[in-house]
Amino acid sequence: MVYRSEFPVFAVTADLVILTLREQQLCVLLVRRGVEPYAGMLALPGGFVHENEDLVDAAYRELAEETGIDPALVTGLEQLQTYGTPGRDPRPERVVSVAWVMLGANLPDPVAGSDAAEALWVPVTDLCEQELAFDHARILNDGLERARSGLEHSALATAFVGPEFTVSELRGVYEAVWGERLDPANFQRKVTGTKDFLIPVKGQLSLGRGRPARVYRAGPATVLHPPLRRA
Amino acid sequence: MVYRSEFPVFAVTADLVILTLREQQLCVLLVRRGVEPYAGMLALPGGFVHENEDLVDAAYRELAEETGIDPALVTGLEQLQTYGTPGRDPRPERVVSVAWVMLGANLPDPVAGSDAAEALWVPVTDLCEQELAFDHARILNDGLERARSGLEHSALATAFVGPEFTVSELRGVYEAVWGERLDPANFQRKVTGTKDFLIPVKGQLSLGRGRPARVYRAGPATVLHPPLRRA
DNA sequence: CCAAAAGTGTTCCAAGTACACCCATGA
DNA sequence: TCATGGGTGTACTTGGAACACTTTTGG
Repeated sequence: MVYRSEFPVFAVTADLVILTLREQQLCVLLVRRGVEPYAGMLALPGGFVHENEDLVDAAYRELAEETGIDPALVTGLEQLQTYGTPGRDPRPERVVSVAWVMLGANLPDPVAGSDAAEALWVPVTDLCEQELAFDHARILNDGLERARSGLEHSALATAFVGPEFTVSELRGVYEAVWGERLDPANFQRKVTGTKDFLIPVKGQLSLGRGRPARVYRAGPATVLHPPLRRA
Repeated sequence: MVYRSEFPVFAVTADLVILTLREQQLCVLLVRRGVEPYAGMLALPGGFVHENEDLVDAAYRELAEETGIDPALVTGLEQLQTYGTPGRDPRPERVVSVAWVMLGANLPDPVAGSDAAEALWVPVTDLCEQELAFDHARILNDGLERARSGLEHSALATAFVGPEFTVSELRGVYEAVWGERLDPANFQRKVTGTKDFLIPVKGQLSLGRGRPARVYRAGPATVLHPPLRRA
């Protein structure tokens, strides 16, 4: 350890739990590490916070650098937790990681950059714990729980779909994130009855196998009264 | 800035929002700073995390060092948020603070130690924003909101009272933290009806001005089903 | 006796659940 | 026409809010 004055020296990283839906499946954005430690293993995207850079700005920057995803597509990063147990990073430096969570709609395929050999969407159900580098399995779990809870209390789910969507698309989000089936009839009434949650788009209909659905866009509501509940 | 290898250097602190009830009032533990910067101003207790020390351990240590309060009395520290905007600490070093919240019952008067000129309980209603050093007013606000929300969903409130307590003492906790009056009748039914929340203590009664109340101790429940709601 | 706090009963209403049933389209 | 998913109606149940009322103490 090198001391500048009287206090111990730390490195600080921003680590990201970016979630999206791909073919009805909840997926997390991972990178395959191109450098030691844990070279070749999957990890959450992230990296060192720069001098004079705010923590949240570092998160957006790392997202762009490691995965090529435009930060403008993923507004609304939320701080999750900070992980700093000694030894969680095998490097000699003491590393403290500030983790962030985010949900995105129709995010593009990532392209690897900087320290990442590869960047990809991985369905969360396909992940065994030991596949991830560092303590990232734990961070991912915390992020998933935060996302599940966020759907209950806030209008977050609309971030998972496009700008215009049907009620069943929205229900698909809840079912994928919560991992359970919801009653279509009750879900319909619940979301359409919550003030400022959904705004009907004039006259539009969409096509599918059955009766066409109405199309909505997200309303100004941010918190849901009353909350949508999981079982 | 001094670099050890390729990454910027940070100092990491643990800052504490410790809440308790003193004469029906919600109070926060503050210290009067004895050293620059902000010497003479009130601040949340806290200090630098040591080398090879876990973040949570640093929080407990700082509590003991700065206020003389035995960490054994304040189990259950919960991580709040991490604050790291450049310039939030006027010192040349970049300082990132991991904040923690906790509720305690019947905590003793603090005694100042290390960097603190004074340590004291301050009713949160007596605080104007600009009285606190750094961005501690914001951290305190976030901590208060976390505590208020915690009372809704978890059995946290029992941490604010002694090992044995009456239903109206518990109601006093909710009223002080939420800053609103609750219906004694409905509160009674709610808490006594929540499984594993309260355990009656055999035959005991307490004395006051009216009819004596039954005495309970905290049960094993940690989450409340259904939650107790604020207005 | 009266005041005050503890505790119960009861009524009303908001909201979740389950499920029957109708609607509008494609094949 | 039937299958499929969209959407409404409705009956049941759970739990919160309001408040009347009874109980048990101190003064």
